[in-house]
Amino acid sequence: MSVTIKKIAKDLNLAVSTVSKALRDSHEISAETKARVFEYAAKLDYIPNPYASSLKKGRSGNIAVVLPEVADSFFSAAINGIESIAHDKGYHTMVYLTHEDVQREQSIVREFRNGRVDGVLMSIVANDEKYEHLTELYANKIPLVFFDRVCESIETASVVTNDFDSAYAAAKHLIDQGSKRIAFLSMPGELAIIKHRHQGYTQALRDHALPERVVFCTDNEDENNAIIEQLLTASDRPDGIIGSIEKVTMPVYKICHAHRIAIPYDIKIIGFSHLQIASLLYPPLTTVTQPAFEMGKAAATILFKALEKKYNLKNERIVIPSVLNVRASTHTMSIENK
Amino acid sequence: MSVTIKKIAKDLNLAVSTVSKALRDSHEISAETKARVFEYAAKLDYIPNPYASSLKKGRSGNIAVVLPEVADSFFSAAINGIESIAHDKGYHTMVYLTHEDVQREQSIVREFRNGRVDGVLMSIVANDEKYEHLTELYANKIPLVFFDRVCESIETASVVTNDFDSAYAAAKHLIDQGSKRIAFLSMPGELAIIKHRHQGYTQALRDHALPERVVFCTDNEDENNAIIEQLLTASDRPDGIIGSIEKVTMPVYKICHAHRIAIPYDIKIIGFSHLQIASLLYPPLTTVTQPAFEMGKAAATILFKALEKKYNLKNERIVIPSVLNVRASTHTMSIENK
DNA sequence: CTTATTTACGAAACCGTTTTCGTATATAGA
DNA sequence: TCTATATACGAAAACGGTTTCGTAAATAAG
Repeated sequence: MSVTIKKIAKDLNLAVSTVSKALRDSHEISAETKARVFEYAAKLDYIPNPYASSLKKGRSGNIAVVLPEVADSFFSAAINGIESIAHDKGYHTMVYLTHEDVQREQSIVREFRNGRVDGVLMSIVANDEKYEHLTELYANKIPLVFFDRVCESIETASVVTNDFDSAYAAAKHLIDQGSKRIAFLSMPGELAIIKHRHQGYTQALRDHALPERVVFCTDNEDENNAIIEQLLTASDRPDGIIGSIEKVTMPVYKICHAHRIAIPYDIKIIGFSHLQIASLLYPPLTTVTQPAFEMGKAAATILFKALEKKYNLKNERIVIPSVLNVRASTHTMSIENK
Repeated sequence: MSVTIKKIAKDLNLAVSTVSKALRDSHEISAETKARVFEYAAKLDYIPNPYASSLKKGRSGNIAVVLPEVADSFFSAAINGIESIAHDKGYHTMVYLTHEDVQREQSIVREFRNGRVDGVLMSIVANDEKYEHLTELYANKIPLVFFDRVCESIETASVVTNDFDSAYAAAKHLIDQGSKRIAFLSMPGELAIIKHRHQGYTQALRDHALPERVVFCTDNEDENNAIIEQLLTASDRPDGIIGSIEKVTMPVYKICHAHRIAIPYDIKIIGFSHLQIASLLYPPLTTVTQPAFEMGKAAATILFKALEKKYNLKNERIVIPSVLNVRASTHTMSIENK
């Protein structure tokens, strides 16, 4: 069996309460007793039982990170940011993957209501207005911070990037580079992140009196390949494409390569993507890059503020801007060297 | 406050023990009492307190996944595989990042000894023979399964890929494509995974009577850039390169681009990498791909076998083969079209 | 009809900690 | 000198389950 406070108390002829207080450096305990306890605890390599203390204190020391998927490099970087903060704060990080499945998100979140985690960071699944599991969290006083994909009908803190502005900037960039028929690869569902990017795209095209064209992709890779192949091989092929998320941008490259559609001559491409290796693609991909690591860190920081100080989470909203990295996939003929 | 067994017992005029047994579907309880309890518990939306039951039962329902980093796409995919199995088994997944720091790995693992997790999956940090924290785990009866990066001096189950064979195959492939001066980009430390790849490389070159050349990179990106730049701009530049891990392969591309070294004409490149988008690089990168998702799943499966059935973990070793994906970065002149 | 066994439930101990409260001794204040 | 106030510690009650054991009633065995 592992060493407990009880054993230390017995060996040292002290009461368990005395040992407990000594270990927590209580002022009720004399310096010499503390020293004795500390020394002996170190000698026995005492590690407190986390469940006993969680049970008593009503806090677990865990936070949950709920993500749609982790293969995406954005969420990998976010986990990195979150875990680094959590570890500094002495918290443990539990990771849950929803795989874009609302059912699964619900069952995962419902389990949080009885104390397994003290707080929740999440990026929600694209769904249609089923948010009871989230309001229940709130009812149970478990702080919740959204990052990236927020649910706007829940009042809590969130960390997002400037999706509208960066989508506007992306579209504007394509327009400046000479594109006239710019398509936006979207996704179905109520995701705010997609909606904002869509709106930024729309606004830019209207401001420049260009026709809008929105193509909806799906969660299925094969379906997306078919959808995009149809888009790129039709007679009214766009001459500019904005991929709203990483998943829909990669197929564009594949299909352009397969059909010998020259990037950026026949078509210019911008992707919302967090890939560091975008510059190594053929040709290097112009991206709108979200500050994933920073967003994860910021979200975790807010959550811990709420956990430590009964800080009120309502109405807080941190915006960390994305960056437009211009690369060869959107070059015009004239600056096509480099 | 949340609803407890005690409350259910009081409301139903039963003893807490009766309610507890009913909820666990004990044969000691009559069908009608069970029905009453289940119905009422469902109505009140009862969720058991995980800490109370963990404390009593001595099991947490958590597993730990300890990784050097998660930004790497290999480990992202592995987490995916692990979480999917864990979720099916009703376990929760805690993620810890060591950032290639032995100190951090040690402090993380030491905390596991008092029950926070029931089992550990890990890919170890490259270090030099400091494994007390791992043997301590074993002494505390916490099952440990290595995946990918194993510690060979600890006797436990592991899931690896066939590093020697695939490195041999990679070198052989370069030789077949005409490379004569093949360098191996290695990493310092005792990592078995690197050692095996190194050995596979060495064996292949010896079998073909070619000179070996091993270049050691570091964990620092800038240093690696400098090391590789020096390698590629020297007069005795290699005409073939094997990158032992993802981290050292990407700089090669960058530097080749910067110095107008033509891939695959001036130099052919193979990278050990899990990147799905290797085919979109310029030029498409020939890779040795580890089955990360499958390895994660296999490791988790073994761990749960140990957790559920007191299964003995010694001496088990699952090898899931890597795949050599030949792409343009190693083509010869003659087949350079495509 | 008596005894053994099963069925269905309750009482209480227990897991390892934290926390409240009580108390003996020592010190300070009047 | 007699009462307040610290000081340092112990006893015991939690926290919310699980599990062992005991027992009354019902059933089966002889």
